[in-house]
Amino acid sequence: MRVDGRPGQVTGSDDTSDEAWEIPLVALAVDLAVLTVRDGALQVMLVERGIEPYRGMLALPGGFLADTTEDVDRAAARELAEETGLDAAGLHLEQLRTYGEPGRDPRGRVVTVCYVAFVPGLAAPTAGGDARAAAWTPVDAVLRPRAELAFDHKRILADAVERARSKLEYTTLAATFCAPEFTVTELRQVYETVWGQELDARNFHRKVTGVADFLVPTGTRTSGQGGRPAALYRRGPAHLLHPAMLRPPGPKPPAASRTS
Amino acid sequence: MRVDGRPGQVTGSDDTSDEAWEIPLVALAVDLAVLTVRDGALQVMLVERGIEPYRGMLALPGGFLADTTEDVDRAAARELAEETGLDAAGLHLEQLRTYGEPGRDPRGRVVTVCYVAFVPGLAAPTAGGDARAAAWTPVDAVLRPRAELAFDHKRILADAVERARSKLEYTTLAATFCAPEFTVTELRQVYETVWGQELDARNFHRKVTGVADFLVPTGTRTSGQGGRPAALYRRGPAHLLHPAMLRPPGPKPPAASRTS
DNA sequence: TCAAAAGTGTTTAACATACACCCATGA
DNA sequence: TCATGGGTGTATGTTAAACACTTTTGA
Repeated sequence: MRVDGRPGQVTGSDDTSDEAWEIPLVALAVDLAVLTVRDGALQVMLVERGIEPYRGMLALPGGFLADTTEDVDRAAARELAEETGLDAAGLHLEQLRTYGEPGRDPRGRVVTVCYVAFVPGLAAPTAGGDARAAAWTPVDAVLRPRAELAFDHKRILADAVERARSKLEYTTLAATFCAPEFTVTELRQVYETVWGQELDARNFHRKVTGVADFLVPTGTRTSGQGGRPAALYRRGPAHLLHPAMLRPPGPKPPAASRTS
Repeated sequence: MRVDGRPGQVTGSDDTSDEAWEIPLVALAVDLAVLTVRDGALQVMLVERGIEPYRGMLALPGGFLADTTEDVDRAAARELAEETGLDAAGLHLEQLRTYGEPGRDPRGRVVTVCYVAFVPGLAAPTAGGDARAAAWTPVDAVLRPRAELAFDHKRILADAVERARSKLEYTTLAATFCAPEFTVTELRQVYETVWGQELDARNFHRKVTGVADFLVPTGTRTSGQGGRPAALYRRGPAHLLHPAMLRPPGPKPPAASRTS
C-alpha cells in the first residue's frame, strides 16, 4: 500500500491479499439542519438551489468539502457561515448521521455527513453570504406528506427534528434556542413548540428553576407587557438535565421519522 | 455540472459560480465496534492488522467500500461478515458517528463511518472468514491509559462504549447481548457488566418483568445449578424501555469518553 | 378594580430504593 | 436440613401531575 503524490489519494491492497486495487473514492458533502424557534413554530433554514439537480427546489444548506484536506466538522461550520451568515462559534452544532445510499444523488456517488444546529430565534433572520435565498421555514410545512425537498433532505430533516425533540428531554439545549437573557415562560414556549404540546406552566417553572446550574438569575426583570414582570435568566454551565424533562405521553406532534 | 462516465465520479461548479472545479474525493471506510458480554466483562472484537500502517497492532474490524456503488450500511454488514464471521441479519447494528479528521490515517484522506453492533455472548467466539486474527478483548484492557489501538480506534471504541451504556437506559437492547432464551439474572448481569455497578436483584426483577412487551415468558425454567430454577424469557417486541432504567449515581465505571 | 401573567403551596399518584421474607432446587 | 439462588411484599423517599391560590404589573 502506498500514498500518491496527490493529497488524499490512496491506493492499496486488501488486508488479505497482496493484489493491488484502486480504493474507491467518493464525493463527500456536509449538510446542515439549522433549527430555531420563531413565531411559535419550529423552523429550519432552507436555501433555494441555484443549479441542477433539483434547481429551484428547496434544500438544506450544505456542500462538498472545499478540498481533500478539509476537516469534516470544519466544513460544516464553513458551510453554515457561507450559506446562512451564521457564525458557528458559540452556537450548538452536532453531527447527526451520515447518509450514504448509492442512489441519493443523481450526479453520482455522494455521501453526506449531516449536522444539526440549534440557534436562537433572533439570529440572522435571513442569510447574507453566498446563498441564493436562505430563509426560515416552519418544519411542519416541510414535513407535510406532499411537500418535497431536494435529494433525501426531507428524511434528514425528519431525523434532525426527532433528534432535537429527544435532546430537550435530557439536556439543557432548549436554552440555545433562546436569546442570551430569557424568561422561564420563553423557555417553556421552546419546549411546547418543539414538542407540539402544552406543558403546565407552574410545574415547569418549579422544575426548571430547581435544576442546579441550568438557569442563572440575572437579577433583572421584564417589564411592560401586562401582567407580573418575569425574572430574567442566562444559560448556566449545566449541559445534562437531571432529573430529565420527559415528554408527556399522548397526542404525538405532527410528522417525524424514527431513528434507531 | 456533469457526471463522468466513471461511476461515482462527480465534477461540477459551486452553487454560486459557474467556474468548474474538481470536486474533492475521499476514501470512505467503515469501522465496527462489535460489543458483547462474555465472562463477566464487556468485550470488543479486535483484529490484528496484517498490513501497514499499524501492521501488527490491534484495530477495530473494518475496511474501505468495495466499490463506488456500495451502500455504506451494506459495507458495514459485509465487513462484519468478512472479518468476524457474524451475520448482520438478526443482530443489532447501528451507525455511531463519522470520523473525518484529515490526519487520522497516515496514507492520506480517509473518512470512516463507524457502527456499533451488539451481539450475544455465545456468538462466534473467534472469527472464521477473512480476518488474520479476530478475537474478543475486554474493553477495560483496551481503554486503559497506556493501551493503544491503530488509528483513532481507541477514541471510537470509547464513544461506542458510552453509546452502549446509555442505550441500556432507555431501550431494550440489553437483551441483544443475551442468548435467544435467557433468565432475568442473565439480563441483570448484562446491565451490571456494561455499567460496571451492581444492581439490586430483587428490584431489577420486578422492574424488568413489569415493562410491557420487554420479556416474553417461554414457560420453561432452568435447572441444575443449585438454587431455585429461574424462568426463561425471550425478547419481546418492545424497543423502548418505559419507564427508563436509570444508571444509579455513584462510582463511575472505568474509562470512557464524552460524546456530545 | 379587573385582567393577565408570574410564581408558590398542597395533594395525590407513580416510581425508586432498601431490605425482610418466602420459594424451590441440589447436595 | 442447609446452602444457594429465584422471586414477592412492604415501608419509605423522591419526583411528577393537577390545580387552588397568591403576587405584581398595566389598563
